[in-house]
Amino acid sequence: MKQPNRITISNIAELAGVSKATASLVLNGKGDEYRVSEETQQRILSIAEEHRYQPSFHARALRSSRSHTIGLVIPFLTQFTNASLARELESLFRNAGIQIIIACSDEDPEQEKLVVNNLLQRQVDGLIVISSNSSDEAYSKIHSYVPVVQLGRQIGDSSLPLIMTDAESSTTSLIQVLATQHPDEIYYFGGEPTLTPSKQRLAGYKQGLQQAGVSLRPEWIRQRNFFSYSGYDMMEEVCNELGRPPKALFTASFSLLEGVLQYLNQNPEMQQGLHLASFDDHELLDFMPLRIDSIAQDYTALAFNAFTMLMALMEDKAVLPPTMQTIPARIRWRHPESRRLSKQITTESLPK
Amino acid sequence: MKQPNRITISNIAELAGVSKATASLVLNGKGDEYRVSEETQQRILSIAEEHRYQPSFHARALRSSRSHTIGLVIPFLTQFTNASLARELESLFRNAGIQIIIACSDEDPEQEKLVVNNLLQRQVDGLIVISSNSSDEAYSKIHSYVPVVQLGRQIGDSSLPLIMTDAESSTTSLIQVLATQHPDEIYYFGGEPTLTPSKQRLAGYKQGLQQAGVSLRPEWIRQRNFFSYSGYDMMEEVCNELGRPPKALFTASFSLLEGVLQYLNQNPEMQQGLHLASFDDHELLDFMPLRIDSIAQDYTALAFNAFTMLMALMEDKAVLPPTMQTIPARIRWRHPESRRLSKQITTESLPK
DNA sequence: TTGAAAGCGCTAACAA
DNA sequence: TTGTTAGCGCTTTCAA
Repeated sequence: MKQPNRITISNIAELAGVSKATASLVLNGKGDEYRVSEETQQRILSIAEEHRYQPSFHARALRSSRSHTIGLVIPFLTQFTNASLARELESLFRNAGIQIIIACSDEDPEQEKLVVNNLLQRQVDGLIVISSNSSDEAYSKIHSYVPVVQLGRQIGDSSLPLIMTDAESSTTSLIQVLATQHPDEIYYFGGEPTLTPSKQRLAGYKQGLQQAGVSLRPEWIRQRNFFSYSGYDMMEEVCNELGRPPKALFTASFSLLEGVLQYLNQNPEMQQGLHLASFDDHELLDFMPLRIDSIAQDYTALAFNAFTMLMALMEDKAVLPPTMQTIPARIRWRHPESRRLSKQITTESLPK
Repeated sequence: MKQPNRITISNIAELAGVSKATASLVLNGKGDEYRVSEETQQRILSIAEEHRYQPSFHARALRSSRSHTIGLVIPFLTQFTNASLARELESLFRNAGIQIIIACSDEDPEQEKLVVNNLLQRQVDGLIVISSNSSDEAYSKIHSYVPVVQLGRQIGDSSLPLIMTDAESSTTSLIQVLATQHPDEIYYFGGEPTLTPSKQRLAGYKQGLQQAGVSLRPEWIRQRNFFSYSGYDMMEEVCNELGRPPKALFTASFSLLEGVLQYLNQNPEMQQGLHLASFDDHELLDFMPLRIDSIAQDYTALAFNAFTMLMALMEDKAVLPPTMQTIPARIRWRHPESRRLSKQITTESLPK
């Protein structure tokens, strides 16, 4: 099962009656630079064309210790947020002539180690990670020889280059509006408390309450992990405790929201009077009977900045000054009352 | 930006005071076979361990012309169906020690050519394609030296190994139930007519009508492509023609359904009396006010069979007899009336 | 029981 | 203007 009639540079050289070196130069566009005669160049080029010469990727990588490949570490491919980022990145790097290898950690730090190792073994030239780790120890080491960019999540308080959504301010605004409507009860469901997204979204929640003049009750905050079953479980728990649904609920991720929705689907009576809001957005939310306010991340900008950052790092290791970038998010008001209030509040808080 | 202190097999050999050859044998588990002394083996192994020796992937690939990598060609990463397949495959191959490279064609045959070329250049050992092509000419050639498995879609009438959902029979059943309820009007929105999924789903639609004793009106069938905007456009078209929504509508893919939903969201009056059904399923459909009947593909089985098939082909090129496999789909009844009818019909058509 | 040597396909000094 | 040569890291005869 070998590549058949695959033509090598030696073959080309032979056919053209030149040496491998000359052929190599010409085929790499360095013909002029090294002043290979026009005629020879043409001959080589046309032979290569004719035989559909394709340089061996592995030989090249071995020789130059550059694989023109980068690795993307992602929790799950089926989560809409991650898939969107992966999609954008794939296209950006493809157009830049760089192959991207997507590896899934399944949100498991152990497995993340494995897949990263794997990628490193393949000599990826760079790494973009949506990490499930809370320590950047391993990545710091790696970064000393292969640039690493954190995307979407900060690993602990890592100082490695980082691109992420400004979750705090958008969450604050959303919660402020929500709390204004439901000052007496507004729950928060979060994921792994150790991950930065959790921290920021929680911080935003707290600040939103404060801005609305609502004082936090500790039992409003529940945190587990980002799997959707956690959303289900927390919802079940709260509904059981209250004997009714909470008046308002903010889920810190789309996956958690899915779990909550699943619970509501099985217990439709718990939809009564519930005001839902969530971090992360999905088109289908537009069609849901519950008017769920949500926060939409800007995947295009996130991906683009991560791309640009990594490309810069790969080209020369002189790290650019702003090594951390935050991308604003956009709130999508779906609840009519929220929409009204949000306009009002925005107007009020404007200077004039 | 070089891999630092990366240890090579020469280093190991040197440190152990043996030759590269011996080290290689031991490190590849062929020590016993070649009767390398136990003591030497231990020495080599422990040194490798100590220095965290990692064989160079590219050197190995160059030497053995096997990259332990396979390529997956997929239209879009953000389509739930494709992402689900990708996810399953990623995990299967990862556990088998094989790296999978996902390349997106954006549903564009030209781009598909490019990315396939790219993968081939990287000497992938196998290829799984969800193709947007209607001719398998290129793939047939490729298959002669790198095994190719078609997943989800048949390329033209290609005889290359193929794993796909049995779309026809499930669609037939669904349509039969739908047509029984709405014998006077039941529309069909499809994607590229040249792609097999389209053909099969359309065939299922026609047969379902027949089984329900409904005679097809040509204007019920609209086909464009699988992008969601087509769903939007077709819906707009039909609603404008009728001055009201159709009574029943089957969309041949989830993306088309999304387009339809988007239209409905902007024109809520058109939801009135509309009975929607679709090929492909999504969790969120459970929470939609419109009770949308849908057909769920079995991603796990699809992926597993593709995996098994490709692994077999990669191991020895003796192709197994059943080179085409169909995986049954499951209908998810959400509309109460559909559910009732489906039970009734099933019972009736049972032998006793 | 181990080592020497060749070579996978490519690039880049250095010569000519 | 072009060719020679060495070597990236690894595996695999063949010889000792």
